[in-house]
Order: sequence, then C-alpha cells, then structure tokens
Amino acid sequence: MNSDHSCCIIGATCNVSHEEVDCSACGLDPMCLVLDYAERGSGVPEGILLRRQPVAMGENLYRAQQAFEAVYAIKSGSFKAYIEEQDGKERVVGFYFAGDLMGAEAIAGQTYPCSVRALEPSRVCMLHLGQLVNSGRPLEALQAALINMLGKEVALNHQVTSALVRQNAEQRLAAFLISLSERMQSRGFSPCGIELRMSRSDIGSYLGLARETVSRLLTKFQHCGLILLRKKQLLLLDSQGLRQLAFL
Amino acid sequence: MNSDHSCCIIGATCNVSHEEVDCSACGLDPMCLVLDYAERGSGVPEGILLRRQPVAMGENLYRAQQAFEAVYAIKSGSFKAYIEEQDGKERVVGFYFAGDLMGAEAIAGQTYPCSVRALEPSRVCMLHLGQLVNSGRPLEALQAALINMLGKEVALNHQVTSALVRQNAEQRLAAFLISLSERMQSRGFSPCGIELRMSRSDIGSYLGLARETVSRLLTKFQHCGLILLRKKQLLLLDSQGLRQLAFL
DNA sequence: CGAGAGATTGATACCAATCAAAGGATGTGG
DNA sequence: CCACATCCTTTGATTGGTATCAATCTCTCG
Repeated sequence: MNSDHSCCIIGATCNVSHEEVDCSACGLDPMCLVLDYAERGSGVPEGILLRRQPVAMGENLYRAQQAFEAVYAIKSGSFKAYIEEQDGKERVVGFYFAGDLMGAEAIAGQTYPCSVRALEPSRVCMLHLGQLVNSGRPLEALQAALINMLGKEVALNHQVTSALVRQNAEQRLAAFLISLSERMQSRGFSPCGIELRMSRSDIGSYLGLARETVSRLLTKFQHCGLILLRKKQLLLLDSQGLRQLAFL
Repeated sequence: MNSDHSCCIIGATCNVSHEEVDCSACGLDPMCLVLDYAERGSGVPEGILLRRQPVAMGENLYRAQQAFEAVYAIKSGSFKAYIEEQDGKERVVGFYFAGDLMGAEAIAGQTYPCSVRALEPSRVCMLHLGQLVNSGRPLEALQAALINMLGKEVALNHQVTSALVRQNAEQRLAAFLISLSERMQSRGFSPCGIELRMSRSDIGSYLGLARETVSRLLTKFQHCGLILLRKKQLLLLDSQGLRQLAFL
C-alpha cells in the first residue's frame, strides 16, 4: 500500500516467481503439519503427500475429464486453469499462485472439470486424497483444514463472480490487479511488485475481455500513473486509485 | 428433458415452492444421517441441528458482516444472496433453492460476506458448525460430507463464473434457465416447470444485465417457442434449443 | 378504486468486440 | 552472428450489443 515498501521489480533484486512460499503461507500447511505428526506415530501410508515436486513450464498437472486423484498446493511458480471449448479454443477459468490450492473442484464429482498447466517452472505439493480417505487413520484435523480451505475458495469465488459480471472492462481489470496484489500480500510477497507470467490473451480470457482491450487498458492505467509496466513486470504505483476504479 | 413429462405449472396442480425436498436430495442429508446416528448413542449436544425452521418471506437468514454461526440447508422455498453496495443498491450474488447449502462461504473467514433473504415463505435446517467442532464427538463422516458439498459448490462456481463472463446477454440468460432446470431436476422436481420467485431486477443483477434486457430476452425466447411464461411461472418448452443458445 | 411496485416496449448513446496492420520479443537454423 | 519465422503485444477504424432514458402497461394490495 505504502510505496516506501521496497518494490524491486524493475531492479530485479527479488524475483518473486523463483521464491517459494513459506510453509505457514501455503495452502496445504495445516495438512502438512497433521501428516508430519502422524508420521511420527505408527504405520505411515507411503506416498500420500509428495512434497515440492517440480513441474516444467507448459506441463499439465491434470487434465479435464481425468479421474480425481489429488489436490495440489503451489510451493513456487504459477498455473492457469482452463477449459477446452468445442471450437478448440481454451477458456481460462482461473489463475493460481504460490500458496494456492488446486484440484478441490474435483472432490465432489471425482473428476477434474478443467485442465491446469504451469505458466513457468514450478513446484507443488501433492496430496493423494483418495488414498488418504481409505488409510483408516484419524482424519479430523486434516478434514477440518480442508474444510477451511474450501470455504475460503467458495468465498473468493463469490466475490470474483459477482465483481466480474457487473463491472465494465476498466473496473474488471483494476479489480483483477488489486486481487492479484492482495493474494501476493497474503502470502508474504510484495503487494506492489507482481510478475505477470500469463499472456494478455490469458488475462482477457479470464476476465471476459478481448486481448486488445486488456492491452489498451494497461497502457491507459500507465498513462494515468496507476501502474508501471515493463514487459511482464508490473508495479502498482497507486493501489488506492485502482481500488477507486474497481468499485463504482 | 422430454415434454411427455407432466408439467403442470399453468394448471397449478403442483406448486413446487410449497413442496419440501426429500432428505435424500437435501444438501445437509449426509450430515443429518450422521447426527441421527450419533443421537442414538450417548451424550447428544442439544440444539446443534435445528430442523425445518420456518423463515418468513423477506426475512434475513443472516447479514453481511455478522459472525459465522451456522450453515443452512433449504428444505423448501428459495433465497437470494446479495451484497449492499456503497450506493445503497444491492447486488445479487446467488440464488438458492430447496436442497442447496447456504453459509459455507463464511466458514473460512468466520464472518458472512453477504446477506441472505427469503424470496418466499421457506423452511431451513440449521447446523451450528461452531458448536459442533467443539462438541468432541467423532466427526469424520460429517466432515467428509461437508467437504463433498463444498467441493461441489466450488466446481459449480467455477462453471458459472467462466460462463457468465464470456457470454453475451442471450447466452447468459439461456444458461441461467438451463442451470435452474438442472438444479431442480437434481432435486427431484420437474425440470421444465419452474417458479421464478425472484424479480427481473434480481435476475439482471445476478447475470450482470439490465432488467429491461432480461425482460426483452424472455419475451424473445417466448416468441421463438423456447419457453412459456405466465407471470412468475416458467415452462421450458425446448431445453435443447436453450442449450444451443447458451453454448456457442 | 387508487397507489405503488414491477414488467414491458421503444429510441438513443456508448462501450467493447472485431477486423486490420504494424511493432517488438524470442528462438532456430544457416 | 545474422536472417527469418513465429508469437505476443500494441495501436487504429469500424460495427454491434447492451445500458440508459423514457413512457406505458400490468399486477398486487390496501
């Protein structure tokens, strides 16, 4: 919020995308703790939690229609969720960053409804939920943690949906940037320096805008002094101004 | 889907809004079963689950900013979730019908992010989650059920969001009608006869359209022979046609 | 019956998609 | 190391869909 906060995206002192979230900011954290505790006890099911698995850029974590297997927490990097349309094009339905949980939307239907692909080299922790449920160990703390995370995602989705539908292009993009900033901040990253790993087309697809419109608005925001943009490095100069744009 | 299915909304033989969902179609069903089972055992915490509480039309189940207390399952009737804007207007963020779960979005933040109001006289079951977690009984089955429901809601939200943003007014409204039909069918009601308890303004607010646009499109759909509309009674004549409108 | 809210229908203005073209960035092979 | 191809991005001109303003109509309820 305050610009005395050290923002170093242009000078590239800190490259956010190569840092890992601390376990305390990670979506799977409560689960990890529970599993750690369990592992100190007796019979530990092997391979239920795979930590810090590398994922190559462009690699798919899972694809639409696949049977549900696991939920994933992002340790570092970023991902996009998308759906293949019948015309072959892909529609982006979400972006995920370090600390986010992915795959929860497949729990109920036991099938992933969308595909998820890495936007850069990343690392994820993988929790095999199916195996876990059958493992016969007490699960209360773990389940409570999962319930909390799901509740969080539901709440976020509520916000995003209602915001997107009602707002015009300018408001949508401003809200998108603000939400990115807040998500970064909640994970201990700088709230004003953000690396936009996704393309303008991806952003447009997510916000329901043409890529040309995204481009136009970004330059407009820059001319207004709201942001600074160098390639994929984004600097929020006036998040207050963006907030005002987003909600009116 | 087939119109040989008896649809009686004009003749008013069956008034959907006054029927209750069977427990097996209700959002809280697995929980009810678990609690029933527990109650047959020893020390049962009193008042954790309040069944079939009546809610008057226009009454608020909970309001934005209130502390999280319980989740609710609708036995009969319908509700709208909305947010008060700073200009005093309300933005609708969702509709809920018999069998739906409400309040899950407050679990993580322990505060309701939106208000929920009855669109007609209704009945709900109320599960005091906070008390339950502290009651010290084995909760695995209950939690598993809640996880499933939340996963379902996340998946649904994903769909709705991405659909709403990208589609034009005609597609949005067609998709909205289809989704209503599917939700009704999944709860054992007729998929073609639906009572629209909410106003055109509410629908417009939810879909991000002006009420005039909603009105225009409904009459257009009627002229195309897709639907039949008498006041608040809606009859889907050609759900295939609506589906085609929605996805292209 | 009258009042007020909700719904419908018409005319106009504006925002954003689309079409079109040029300008950068990145990577590959000669 | 440069030439070329490809992809992403930016900017401009035109078109169409939808909000908005305005008027009338319908229904409900006291």
